[in-house]
Amino acid sequence: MPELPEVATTISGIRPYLEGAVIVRAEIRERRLRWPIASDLEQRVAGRKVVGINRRGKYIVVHLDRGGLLVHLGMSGSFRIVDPQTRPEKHDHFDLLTDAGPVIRYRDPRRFGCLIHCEGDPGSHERLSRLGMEPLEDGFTGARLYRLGRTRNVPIKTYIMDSSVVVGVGNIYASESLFVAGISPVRRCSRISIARYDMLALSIRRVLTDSIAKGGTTLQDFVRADGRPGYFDQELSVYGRAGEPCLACSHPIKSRIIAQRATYYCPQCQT
DNA sequence: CAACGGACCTGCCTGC
DNA sequence: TGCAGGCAGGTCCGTT
Repeated sequence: MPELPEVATTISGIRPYLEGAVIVRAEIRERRLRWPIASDLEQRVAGRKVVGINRRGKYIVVHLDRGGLLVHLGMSGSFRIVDPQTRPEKHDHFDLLTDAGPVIRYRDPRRFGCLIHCEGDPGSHERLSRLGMEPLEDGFTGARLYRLGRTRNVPIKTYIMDSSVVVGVGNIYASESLFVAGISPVRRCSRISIARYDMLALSIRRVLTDSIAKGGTTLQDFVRADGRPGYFDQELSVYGRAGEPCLACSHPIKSRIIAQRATYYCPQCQT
C-alpha cells in the first residue's frame, strides 16, 4: 500500500512515540520478512535511545545513539501505536517497547517489508546507496530528469518508477503525475523535451505534496498505513477509473499494463 | 550498462 | 458453499 506519502505519514505518526525514547525491548514474533530479521537484533537495540527518524525513498531510517534501523513497509506494512496490554494479531510481526509507554507495533501480511539493524549510520546503508533523487528536495529538476533520460529507452512511466532515477513514485502516483503533466505513460523517456520534464517534475512534486497533506487525518492508535480512509479514493484523477470520464475532458479513462503494472491515463489529455 | 521477467507473500474479490 | 484464478499501492535479482 505505501507510497511515499504513506511512508511520510507513518513517520509523522510514530515520531512522537519514538524520538527521544529509549527502546527497552524489541519483541519479534516473525523473523521471515523480505530479509530475515537478524537473530541478535533484540540485543542490539535494547537500551538504545532513538535520536531521530527520517526517510530516504520509502525506507524509514531510525537513528539510534549507536547504530540504527532501516524499516521498509513493502506492499502491506503498517505501524500502529497500541497499549502494551493489546494482544498482537495475526501478521503483527514485531513490537518496539519504549520507556515512553505505548508500544510501536509492526504489521505486514505479505512480509515484503524489512527490519534491518545497522552497526553504523543507517543512512549510509548499502541498500540506500543506489537511490536516486528525492522528489521533494531541491535537486529534483526537469533538467536532471531529462539528462538521465536521454540514455534510456523505457516508457516514461517505467522511468519515473525507477528508484535509481527518482524515489517514492509508486504505481498510483506514477499514473497520477503523468496525467497532471499531460504526458502519455507509454512515451519513451528519451523522447520528451526539457520543458515537458519541467512540467513532470512539478507534477510529481505537487501530487506527492498534496497526498501528504491529506494524510494528516490520522486516528491516534492507527498510523495510516492501511491507506483506506482519507484521500485514497477521493482525490485520484485517473488511477482505478478505467471507463469513467476524464475529469478534464470527459473522454473515458483507459487502462493498460506497462511493465506488469496497471496503468491509467486519458488518451485525449495525455500525449 | 540497460531492459525484462520472475520471485517473494497473503488476502480479497470474482466467477464458475 | 467451495475453489481456482486474478489482482494488489514494492523491490530485488538473475538473465538476456
